[in-house]
Amino acid sequence: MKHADIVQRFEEWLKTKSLKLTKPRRRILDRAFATHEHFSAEELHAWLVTEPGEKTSRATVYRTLALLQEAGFLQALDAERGEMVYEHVLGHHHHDHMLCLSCGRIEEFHDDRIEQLQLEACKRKGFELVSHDLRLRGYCRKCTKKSAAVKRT
Amino acid sequence: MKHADIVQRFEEWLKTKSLKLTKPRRRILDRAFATHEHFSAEELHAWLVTEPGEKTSRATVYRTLALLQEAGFLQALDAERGEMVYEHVLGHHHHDHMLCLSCGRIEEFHDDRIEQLQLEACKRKGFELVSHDLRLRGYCRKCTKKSAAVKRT
DNA sequence: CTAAGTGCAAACATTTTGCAATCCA
DNA sequence: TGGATTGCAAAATGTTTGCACTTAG
Repeated sequence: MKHADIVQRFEEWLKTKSLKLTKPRRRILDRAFATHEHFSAEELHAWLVTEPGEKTSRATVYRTLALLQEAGFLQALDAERGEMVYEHVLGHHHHDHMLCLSCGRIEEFHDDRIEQLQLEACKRKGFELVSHDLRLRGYCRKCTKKSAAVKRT
Repeated sequence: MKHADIVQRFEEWLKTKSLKLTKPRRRILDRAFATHEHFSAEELHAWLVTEPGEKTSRATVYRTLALLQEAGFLQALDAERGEMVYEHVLGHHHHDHMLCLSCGRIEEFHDDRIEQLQLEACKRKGFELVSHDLRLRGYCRKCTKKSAAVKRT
C-alpha cells in the first residue's frame, strides 16, 4: 500500500471520530511507516527529536500510537524488553513471533494449522476468540551458530 | 505433591546457592502454594499483611517470587492486567492460556499438536526453542452467555 | 470561533534497589 | 562471626494525565 493511501485512510478514520490530522500526528504516522522494523514509542520519539522537523512531544507520540492501534494501523507487541514495540498491520498478514533471548531479534512466522487448532481449542472450551499471540523464546539461527562456534574454540 | 515435599525441595535448591530458607521465605512459599488460583505479587503481599503471622515486606515478596521462579516452582504470566500473575509449575503440566476480556478469568488449555507445530516452525527457521507462551484473548463461556442474554433482552 | 490537540511536567503503577539493621548456620 | 536477609524508603521505568496554551477546519 502506498504511503499516501495510508495517510488518507488515517485521516478518514480520524474524521469518523471528529479528530484531526494535525502536523504532529502526520509526522508520527510518516515516521512510523518509514521503518519496517519493530520500534518502541521511545525509539520513535528519539527519531523525531533527532531528525529535522517540527518538535513532537513524548506525550503526543504515545497518544498517537494509541490512535494508530485503535485504527488498526499498528499492533503492539510485548517483546519482553520492558517496553512495547509496534509493527505495521495494514496490508500485512497475521503472524506470530520468535524472540531471540540473545540478540533480541524478533522473527516472524506463521502456520495456519496452529491457528486452526486454536479455534478448535476455543470451541472445546466455549471460548469466543478475539485475538491471540504466540511468542516463542529461544535462540535465532545466527546466535545458535555463534554459540556453537564459541564452544568449538 | 505434598506441601512438605515442596518445602524440602525449595530448601535444597536454596542450599545449592548458599541461600537460606528463612521465615519470610517460608511464609511466602506456604501462602503461594495455598492458593490454586493465579495471583499477583501485590495480592500475595496483601494476604500476608492481612492474615495473622510475621510481617513480610513487599520487597521480600518480590524477591522471593523471583527465587521461586528461578527454582522452577512458579511461573510468571502476563495476563495483561498491568501486573504479573503467578501460577504453580511444580507437578503441573505445561498449558497455555485463554484470557477473558470481560471478567478477567484465566482459563488453561493444552494441545500437543500445537506444540508439535511450533517445533516444526522452529526447525524451519533454525530457531532453538527454549520456551513459549500462547495467549488467546476473547470471552469465556460464562461471559458469552451473559452477553447473549443481554442481547435477547 | 471553538472543539480538538499540544507540550510540559507531574503523576502513576509496578517492580527494583541501596542501605543500615538483623538474623542465623 | 560474617555472609545472607530483611524492611524501609527512595529510585527506576514506561506510560498516562491535568492543564494552560495553540491550532485546525
